Amino acid sequence: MEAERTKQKPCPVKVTVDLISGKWKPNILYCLLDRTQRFGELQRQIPGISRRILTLQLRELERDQLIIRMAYSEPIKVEYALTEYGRSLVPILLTMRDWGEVYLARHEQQPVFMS
Amino acid sequence: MEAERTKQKPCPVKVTVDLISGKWKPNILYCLLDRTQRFGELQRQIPGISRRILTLQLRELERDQLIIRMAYSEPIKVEYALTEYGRSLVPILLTMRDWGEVYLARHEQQPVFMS
DNA sequence: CAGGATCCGGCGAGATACTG
DNA sequence: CAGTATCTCGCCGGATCCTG
Repeated sequence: MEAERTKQKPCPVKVTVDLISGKWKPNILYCLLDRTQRFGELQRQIPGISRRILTLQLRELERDQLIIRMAYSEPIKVEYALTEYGRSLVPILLTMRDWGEVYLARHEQQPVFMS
Repeated sequence: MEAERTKQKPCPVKVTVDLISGKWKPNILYCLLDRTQRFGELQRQIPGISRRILTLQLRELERDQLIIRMAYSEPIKVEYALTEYGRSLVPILLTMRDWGEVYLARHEQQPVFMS
């Protein structure tokens, strides 16, 4: 271990992108932007995702400290929310959301190219 | 075609993330943030990437209109730069770069968890 | 110098079935 | 309700060699 003294530091943009990429992570983070959500709610709001994959993606986000899992026994349920650390990504997520909406508006009428 | 009237609109965050994710796209965009770069320069600045993969990633970014390819014959060379459209992503990229640098500073000393 | 052509392997994601 | 256990597959990315 500790080899490669010439180890050059990773690209900071890549570091950030890697944490939020993954097939369904953007959707999950988008859903958690404004409120805490239950497992089932997330699954319903993300059409096409299976419980298994949703679980895996949530586990990774949790491992990276971006979200937190809260299990309750009273009414049996599990809730997910952004952590304080995850909240530091909110500005980025909001900007990406806005950018993406412009992108979608631009592409929904024009099938391929823009005017 | 034109099926599914109940087609619900894609997650705008995912749309944006998808355009800039891909194994090496964050690195490429990071390199093109402040200046135009030649193919060889990009390859040298992104250790570990092969010419083939670099080409493929560049082609995708070009197809998505985020970068432009400029080939010259005089001194034979090819330059890549962000398009005007790609420049609209700069604020996001800069914020991600800053966030990533904080992340790296936080993780370089502490192998696993923070204090 | 900046690619294209081929071949190949791994890993993330999906389908399905079972459970505390 | 919110998972876990298997099995499977496609495709993205990598290695290597060739070229205008």
